[in-house]
Amino acid sequence: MNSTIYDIAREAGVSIATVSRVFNNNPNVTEKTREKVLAIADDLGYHPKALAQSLARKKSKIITVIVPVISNYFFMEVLAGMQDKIAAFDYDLQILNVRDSDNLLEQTEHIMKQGWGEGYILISVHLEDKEWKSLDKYTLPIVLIDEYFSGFDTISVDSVEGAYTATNHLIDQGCKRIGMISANPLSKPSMDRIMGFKRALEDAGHMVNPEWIVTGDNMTRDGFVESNGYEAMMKMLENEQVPEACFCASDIQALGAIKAMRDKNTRIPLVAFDDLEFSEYVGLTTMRQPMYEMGQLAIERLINRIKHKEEDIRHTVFSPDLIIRSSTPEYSGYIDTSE
Amino acid sequence: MNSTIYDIAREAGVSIATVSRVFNNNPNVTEKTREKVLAIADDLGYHPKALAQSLARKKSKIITVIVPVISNYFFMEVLAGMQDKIAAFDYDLQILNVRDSDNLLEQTEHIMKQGWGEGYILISVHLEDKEWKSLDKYTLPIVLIDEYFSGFDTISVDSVEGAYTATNHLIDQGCKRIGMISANPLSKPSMDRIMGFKRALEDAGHMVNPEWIVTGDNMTRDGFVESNGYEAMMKMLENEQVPEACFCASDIQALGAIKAMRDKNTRIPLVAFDDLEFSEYVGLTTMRQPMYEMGQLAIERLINRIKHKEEDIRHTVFSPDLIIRSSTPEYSGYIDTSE
DNA sequence: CTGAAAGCGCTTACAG
DNA sequence: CTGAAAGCGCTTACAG
Repeated sequence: MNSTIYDIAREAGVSIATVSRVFNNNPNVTEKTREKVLAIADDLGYHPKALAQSLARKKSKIITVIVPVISNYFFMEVLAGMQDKIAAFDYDLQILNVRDSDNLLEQTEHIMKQGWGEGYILISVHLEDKEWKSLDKYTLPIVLIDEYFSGFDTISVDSVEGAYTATNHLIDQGCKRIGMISANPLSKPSMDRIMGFKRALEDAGHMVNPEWIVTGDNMTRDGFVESNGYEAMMKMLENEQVPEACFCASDIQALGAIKAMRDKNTRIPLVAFDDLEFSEYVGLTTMRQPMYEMGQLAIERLINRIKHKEEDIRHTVFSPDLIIRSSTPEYSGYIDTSE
Repeated sequence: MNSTIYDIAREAGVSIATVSRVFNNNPNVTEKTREKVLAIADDLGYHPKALAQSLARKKSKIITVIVPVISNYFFMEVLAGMQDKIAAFDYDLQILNVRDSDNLLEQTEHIMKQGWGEGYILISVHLEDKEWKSLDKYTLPIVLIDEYFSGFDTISVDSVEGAYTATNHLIDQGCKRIGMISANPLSKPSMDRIMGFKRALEDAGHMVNPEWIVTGDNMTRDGFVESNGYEAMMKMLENEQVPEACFCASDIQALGAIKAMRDKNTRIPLVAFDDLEFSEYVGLTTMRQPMYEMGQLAIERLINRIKHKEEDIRHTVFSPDLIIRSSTPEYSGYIDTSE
């Protein structure tokens, strides 16, 4: 396994160029020598090292995916889509992490400078416009998922619209006093969802009670965790006047919120956001984000851009779909998960 | 960004060796020249390419993780542990996929031959002993998670014991007629869990009714999916004689099973296996696998082996812990998720 | 069809 | 402290 192209060439009595041709399926090799080379290579357990090939070819056949933390259901679904899609191409996926901290840009640049990938997909990496701009100088193919910057290809979901639709669904049921469980209010998805939520209430002429927009204390993963939803719902239920219904910024928080209601021995209609794999099984009404499809599209678009650098930049915004299940009254009357 | 070490050297009026030294923090450089080089490099947006460095150094500072499919909660938790752990070292994680098919060995070898990583972690890649042996010839540092082979470091959980404990918990509640929802009966974890299940029943002198060991039709991911659990529980409930309680091979299937019970308007005590992040929130009694810790340990062990190739091989087997929640009668009397 | 040679972008003894 | 040179393991025109 530690043999090189030289070892094979020597053993086979040919030049390294010929060995290289054999492994690159270059037709300009006699069947005879090809077989000989292959036999010897097999004997010595030889296989060209991707590292050396990449350097010589000046391309690595690698696509680098940058994610803040992998342990997030959203990323997982997106990654699944990417993996299934990339199987059709001659590329491998390299997944690298950045920590969600203040030097996000630095970490991202560090990865890009290393130059492993021919192209980069950034999932939920939230930077400011001028920071994005600074990445522009690397002139690398980049696709952003769950973010927007005019200079790169971009794939996202309209959170404002989704929140609007979700809230409207509650309003349609006749609810007026509607609360919201948000995540970190400074995070982009949270901001957008709060905006859509407020807009829907305003358009319907209902009051927006700031005390009913709550989040939990656990801000891990920007608050997109079960316990945050639990804490938030607990707070909400401790209000003097409890909302009639609730829009929740994510499915994962909704799980916690449901538990909180159960613990408090009460339940109000709930609409969440994401449609994770398990949501169907807990009967959660939610706004479906086409995560898997987004992952697939990202691969397609990136590989396309690697091949045609000059093509026009494209921005795709998906509209989330309302998936009605039993956590919303119209359907079965109440939350599934209860005791 | 497309500048090389030569460009910097020329601009700075030094040799490439000096530039290299600067970027490798070699102390043998005057502060003056160091600054000059750095300034110019910054100007030209230069950074050493990891590819070229790896080739010259003969080490890539990369650890390659091989997983069958990433969209699996078990992998996700394990990966999270690996990522958090690797932050402490000078390595990057490269995650590559293999499809769960008949040529698993081939795919794995293909990846190893490419030689990207200095070491490899294989999660839930199930091969036979002679296949593992054939990987031995690459003399690469390898750590197996969720598998066992005497020739490599290995980290796993005792599924037999876990199933035994889980079943015993049900027996302790006074249940005698106990059913089991298994996944693909040919998969290693399924086999082990069935074995532990049977053994517990036998040791307690209870009958093992083969008709009560069921699985669903959906064999995606070896049946470790919600819908499989749903189908399985549906079948189980359609038996003439319905079991008094059920052991379920995984949390993810338990989610489906719970929905099935709800749809059938019935519920029996349930113990599952895994303890996924959301399980707490659906009140699932389950056998906890220390997935996160397993991921952390794998990184530690692999990096250790990269440094000390000759150390003794170690096999770690974790014992899963019984986590009692409300899906099991002793606690609240019944399953949480119901209507 | 095949080989000699230059090149990919670095690192690292070796000399000085 | 610094440079010239060989080497890492390949690919790819260029000649023949």
